[in-house]
Amino acid sequence: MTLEKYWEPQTYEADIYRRWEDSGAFVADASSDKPAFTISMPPPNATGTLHTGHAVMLAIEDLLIRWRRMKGDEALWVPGTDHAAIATESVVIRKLQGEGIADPRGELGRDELVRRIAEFVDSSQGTIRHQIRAIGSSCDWSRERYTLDPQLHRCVDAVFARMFRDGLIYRGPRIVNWDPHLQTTVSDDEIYHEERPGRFYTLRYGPFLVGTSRPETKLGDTAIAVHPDDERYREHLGKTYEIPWPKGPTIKVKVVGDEHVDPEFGTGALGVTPAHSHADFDIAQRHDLPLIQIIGEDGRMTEAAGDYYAGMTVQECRDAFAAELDAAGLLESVRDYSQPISLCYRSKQPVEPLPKEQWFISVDKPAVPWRGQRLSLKQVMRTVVDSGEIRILPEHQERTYFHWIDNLRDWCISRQIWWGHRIPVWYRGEEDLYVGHRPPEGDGWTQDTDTLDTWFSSALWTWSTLVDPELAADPQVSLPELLKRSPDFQKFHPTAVMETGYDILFFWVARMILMTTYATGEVPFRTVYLHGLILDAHGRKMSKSNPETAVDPLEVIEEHGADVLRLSMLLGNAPGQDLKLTDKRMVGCQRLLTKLWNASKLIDVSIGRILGEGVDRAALPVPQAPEHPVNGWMLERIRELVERVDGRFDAYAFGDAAEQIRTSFRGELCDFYLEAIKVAPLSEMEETAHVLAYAQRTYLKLFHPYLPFVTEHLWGALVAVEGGSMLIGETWPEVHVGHRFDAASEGVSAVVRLVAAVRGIRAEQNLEPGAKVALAVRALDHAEVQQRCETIVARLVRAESLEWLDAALGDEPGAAVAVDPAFEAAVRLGEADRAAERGRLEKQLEATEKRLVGLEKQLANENFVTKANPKAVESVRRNAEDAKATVASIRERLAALG
RNA sequence: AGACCCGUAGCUCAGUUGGUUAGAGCGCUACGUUGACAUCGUAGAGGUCAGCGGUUCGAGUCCGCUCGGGUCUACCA
Repeated sequence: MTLEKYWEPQTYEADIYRRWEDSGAFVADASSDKPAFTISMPPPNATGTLHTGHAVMLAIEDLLIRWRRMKGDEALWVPGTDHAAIATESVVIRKLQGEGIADPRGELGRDELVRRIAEFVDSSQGTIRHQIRAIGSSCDWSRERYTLDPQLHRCVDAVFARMFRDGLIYRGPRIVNWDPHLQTTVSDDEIYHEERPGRFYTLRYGPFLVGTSRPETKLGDTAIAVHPDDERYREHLGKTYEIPWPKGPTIKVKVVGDEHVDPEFGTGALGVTPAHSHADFDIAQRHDLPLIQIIGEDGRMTEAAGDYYAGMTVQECRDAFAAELDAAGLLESVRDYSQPISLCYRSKQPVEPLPKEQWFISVDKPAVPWRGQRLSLKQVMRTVVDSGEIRILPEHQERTYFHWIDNLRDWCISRQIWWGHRIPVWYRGEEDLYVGHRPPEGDGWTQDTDTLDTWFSSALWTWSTLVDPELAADPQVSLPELLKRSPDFQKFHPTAVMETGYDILFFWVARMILMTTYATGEVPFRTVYLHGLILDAHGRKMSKSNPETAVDPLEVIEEHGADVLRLSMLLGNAPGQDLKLTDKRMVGCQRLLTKLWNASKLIDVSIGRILGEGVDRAALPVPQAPEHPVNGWMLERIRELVERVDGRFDAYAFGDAAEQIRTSFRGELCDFYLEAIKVAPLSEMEETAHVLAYAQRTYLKLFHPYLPFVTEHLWGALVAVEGGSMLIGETWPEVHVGHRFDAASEGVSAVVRLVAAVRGIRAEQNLEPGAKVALAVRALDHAEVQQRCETIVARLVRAESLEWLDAALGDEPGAAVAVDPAFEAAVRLGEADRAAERGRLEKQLEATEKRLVGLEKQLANENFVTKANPKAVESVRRNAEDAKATVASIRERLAALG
């Protein structure tokens, strides 16, 4: 196979991917004896398209999987997609509205709407699958899963039922985050906070002054809370007051003492609105206070707020009530205030805390058997990370994780939407309730209308994807039995690494730990690797709202190929480190790829020149004891590189590993070795061909996890021409312990330094670069090696002659000298060169002096000095000084030349 | 309000448990390039490691404070 002049990703990538897939390299074998290495792909939205976040995730996971596969593990990467409940349902509803169905829920009904959404998912799921392939993901498509697959549904219901029986799932009235816009509850993690300009009102509230940013909620107060030790209010504690609000209800409030009240804030007295504040609800629970709902699910005031205010929006009511308080002389003061408000991350609309009957998972109930103890879900989550059973990278995220657990409240899992896993609970009348996977026998049962939070099913992802689909379809098989009899689960769980963005540590990673430890008694994964965000050139998170700097991974693949995209996201990648993805960065990676291409070509030609055409490169032996020191040096460099790369991989330092490979490839292989072998005797030695072939194979393997396509192509074209084996199935380079040639290597390292030193002299002395120099070297150490490299040195420094000296250098006028522990080197400036050098220096002297005169003239101009920007003046002054110094040093050099 | 991260060359970032002269890529300057290079190579300039204080024989690295940038969490009404 001949190699094209350039790598054309568009021509080859799709074909290479197909050959990988056809070869069966992606498919893992559950019956294998090899150690398992599993990654569950965080499932992208089934209806979505690939963005940079996915791209970096796929690049890292594919890197890990390819590396472990080559290392000899039974590597399984399970791909899949997520039904993304709220997102998908709202997309389809908007779409239907665009098609003229004003109220899709009302007009189509539940069954039909769900059918339409499923249809939409079916039709768009292919897009993301195709895009996952385009980036080169070597995942096991035979095991692809979807969060609504029947066997996953089975697992969801089974876990729900068991948690219900264990009392970990309960139904009850709680303050939920209600999104009046989407008409559903959202979890604590689906809201974000924003500071918005608001007002802080201080009200006359019976005998108290009470501060609030939401006066309208005071219509539903049932208590006043103060700190129990607050002397100012001691006499009121325990008393009940009636407060008649203007044009509103008369409320009864009890004065309670509560530790959570900050006496320093506002007036130290807090009006308690249990129905519309999480904090106040908690206070109400502690003091057994009643609850009055004055804000409805439509975001408007209810009858309980009084006839006058009922029907107003919250904002209208706030203004109206404040006006009435003012008129009644009850408004003590109003000031501007930056108010933190909660917004739904889907709809971007404010959420309203409301009391509602919901399903919850208790995180504090000690009902989970774990390693011989009974722990709460919270405790298990803490224990597994504390004990090191699960390791989080970067490490500092562990602290964030613990902090989150400490503040975790019961998880509201019911959603008032239709797309998703429906709550597996049936009701009959007031009394009867049934929980299970299938509808109960008998008539009159109706199923709960809510669905489960998407994260509930996602939380089971690492193991529900590994249960056997056929077994799961058999209702006689219990969940423990199902796990026990599923070969994939037995072989591949717990998974090795969970790789995802740190932004979903809580949404998802923590919930997987919570659910999986409970349901399977195992941790879901050993290591959590959290990658950073991909930022644009300005350091902003990439999003569709900044299209001018956002990078579309598909466009990059189209233009540069998947390899360049992957490498630019992996070079410099460290756990949790955000990464700026710019064009410059990608151009740099493109160049490295081109270099790899060209070096591979040169290696191939060079082997051919030594051994003749038609030699099987894959069959060439790895040299054990090379005769020439430069060959030994190269083998030792490779040995050290493989060792370093393994170390970096083990530490999840992928960016660092790439840097090591790149530096060695360019600096050691390309810039020195490939130049050195152009001259005899190296260029004619058979062992050189063997070293070249070994280097070729090794660098291609090392680069493979980063640049899978181009390395696979080069492998097929240049290495495995005969056998046809693919690089993806090759074994990872070994550290050849025998490749230590200390004396030879140190000698060659001295030669490398010698070359650099002489080049330095040439540059320093401003020698005519085309000119050949006369070089004299006295070797102080490794003399034999240095002398054997004579032709290489001569070529690399452009020496016309190289004289080896035995004694110290004489006092040679006009010679420039470099000193090193291993050598002394002198560049003799021949008579002709000295003349040319003098002419050149005189020319330079003239130009510099002319420039200096101009600068000094400018500085002598008083107008310039006093009126111009001081920075400009300073810069001219500095330039003048520089020029003066340059003139002086040129004169010195001319004197030295004699 | 709390927590966490970051501050190192013009730009993007490395810098492993404290240890000689703080590195890379890009950019810049100069020069070269007939025998792999839509180029590539060689050399060079450029840093008070944000600031202050402390621990130490020794601090970019450990500790404290300050300043600046960012992120997350939160029940300050």
